[in-house]
Order: sequence, then structure tokens, then C-alpha cells
Amino acid sequence: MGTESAGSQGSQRFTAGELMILQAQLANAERLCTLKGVRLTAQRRQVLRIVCAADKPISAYEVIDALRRENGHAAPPTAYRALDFLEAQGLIHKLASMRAYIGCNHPDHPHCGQFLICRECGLVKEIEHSALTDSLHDAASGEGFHADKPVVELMGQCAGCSRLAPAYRSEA
Amino acid sequence: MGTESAGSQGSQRFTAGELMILQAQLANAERLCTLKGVRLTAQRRQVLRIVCAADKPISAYEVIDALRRENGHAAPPTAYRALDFLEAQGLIHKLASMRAYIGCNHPDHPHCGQFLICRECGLVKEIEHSALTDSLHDAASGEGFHADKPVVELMGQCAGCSRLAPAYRSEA
DNA sequence: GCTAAAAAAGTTATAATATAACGTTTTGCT
DNA sequence: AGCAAAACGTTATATTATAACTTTTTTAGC
Repeated sequence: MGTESAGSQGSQRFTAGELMILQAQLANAERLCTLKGVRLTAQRRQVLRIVCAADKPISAYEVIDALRRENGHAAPPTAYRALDFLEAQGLIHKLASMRAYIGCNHPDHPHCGQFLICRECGLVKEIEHSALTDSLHDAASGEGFHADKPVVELMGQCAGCSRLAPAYRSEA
Repeated sequence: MGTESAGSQGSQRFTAGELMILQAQLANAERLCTLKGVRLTAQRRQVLRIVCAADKPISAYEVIDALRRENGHAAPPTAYRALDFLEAQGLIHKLASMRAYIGCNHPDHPHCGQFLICRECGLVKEIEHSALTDSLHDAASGEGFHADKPVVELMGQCAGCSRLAPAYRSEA
């Protein structure tokens, strides 16, 4: 992995704590894939690292750019295939409302993604709220519906941004 | 509105009941826009009709195709501007997970969209489940988050499709 | 009614996202 | 080693969305 260029990937710097979290995440993914008998190839591992290392959701084309910086080249299918695999294994989530990907913090048990997305700072927090999970189930089954992939993305303003003078926000 | 061509719009046929619902929806939209002092222009009205007349969610480019059939021409911005306006007024919803638009059944009071989306038959049902609405609010406020636009799209299988021999479904 | 400002719509071009199709390489298995 | 399946490479193209600028239409003031 080169350290030239000033992109959002490739010249990134991490704190020791961030690095440890990232490495634990990658090691855990390794373990889960072995357990399931699926192949976490070099390419998929690289894409997983790129997604998990980003502190914000990352678009498919940002992944492609990162691959190009690291490998010198990359075509869209390369990124999309890896992203599809990683999502299928529950190692990353795709945020439908943003068309962007984010690493999963607890891929050990299957779960539906529930996300809080801040418009101000772009921060995305994955939550797992049991009452919400129950309500989602109730709402679906009340209509005789079987939901296998609930998409829950709450767009708004995070706690930190709310404190920063709401009246002076950049957007209307 | 011509009746030539075999597209999904333009040569559509409706039952008397469907027509009445559609007309009530359009009349209500007219009323709401007058009330709010916003302009439901001919173009916006036409796009609203196209979206509401579709029995499934309709993509922006399907709207453009319908406009072309009806008007002979239409460029993307025409459709996107009208769709953005209609969504801002709460007259239609955009389904982020499908990149498609659907008419709103009860635009009179502002509400977040909660949708059940069937992968088998493409049917989309808008629901308004109060316990779910409460849970969404609780989940957000528990994190100090202010959600102004919750996206809730439950992908799965509807009641009708569940009854049709699940083992013989077309998808894996 | 006329006119200036604002809103909406027209038009062209292009950016951004995603997949189809097909050939080649790698892997796992016997 | 040899086969089949999975993964990957490559090229092309489909699909979705917006930027930027012009023209038309509408509104509000006179």
C-alpha cells in the first residue's frame, strides 16, 4: 500500500486505537469466512479494509479509486463483485439512501441494519434497538408480510451537530 | 393523452374504481397545493398522474418515457424537477432502495414513509404503524439524534406470494 | 395593460452509478 | 494431472442524476 497522493484512501493516517479496531475487524472477518466456508480472497480482503478504514460511508467509485491508487488499476466490476460478496456475508452494509457502503461493527450474528445518518457531518451510526426490531416485525407480520431485509435509515441531525447553533446551519 | 403504443403508460386501461381513486388523488393534490400556496403546474400535474396511475413504483426514466409518449419529447430534468417538487409536497414518495417513485395515499398530513416491498410481485404497500413510528422516534432520540426523514423499506415477500408455493419461487 | 423580478421549463451536455457479456486464471477436488 | 466451479479481468454499455445556461411563463407592482 503506497503512501503517495492525497486521496481519502492510500495516504490515510490512523491512531493506534483505530488501527487496532480495524485489525480486529479484519481478523474477525477472516474467522467468520473460514467458519462459513466462503473465500475471503485477497481482493475481497482489500476492499473490506478500504471500506472499514473509511470513517464515513464510501461509494463504490471511491472504492474503485482507492483500488487504483493501491493497485494501479481497477474496473467497476472488481469493486462491485467484492462489495456484493462482503454485503452477502454481512461484513459490510449498503446504505440505500446514500448509495454507499459502511463496515459492519458486529457481523457475528445476522441482523438488519438500522442506521442514523447525520446530514450535517455525514456521520453514520449503526444501532440495534430491540424495540424497533420488534416493531418492524410486528408491522410486517400484521400485513401478512415476511420481511427478510428491512432497510431502516434515519436521516437527520446527530447530537453533536444539534449543539452547534442549529440556526447557523449551512443547509436551508 | 393518446391511446396508441403498447407501453406501460399511455395505453393503460383502468377499472371504474381505479379511475375514481386516481381522480380523487389528483383533486386532493390540487386542493393541498392551493392551500399551501404552491403551484401545481400542468407539467407537475401530469407527472403526478403518471406516478399515481402506475400500479407499481415507477422509475424516473419510466416517467420520462411516459412523458415522451404523451408529449412527443421530454428531457431528464423535466421529470426530475417535477418529481422533486411532488416529493417535497408529500404527494409522492421516493423508494430509496428501488430508486423509484410511488404516489402517496394520504398526503394530507405529513408523515414518514413506511413501506412493505415484495420482491416476488413488486407490490409496494405503504403502511403507517404507530408503534413502529414510536420505536423509530425512541431509537433516534435515545442516541440524541433528531430524525427528520426516516427511511423504512421492508423488503421481503407479501402475503399473496407466500401462499404461492414458496419452494417454486423464481429466485434462489 | 406594462414591466421588472421571480419561478418554471427547455435544452444540451455530462457526471455518477451499476451491470452485461465473455474470456482467462485460480482454486478445490478426485 | 485433469476437471468443474468460482473468482477475476476486460470491454462495453445501461441506468440514474445533475450542472449550467437559455427561454418562457407567471406574478406583483405600478
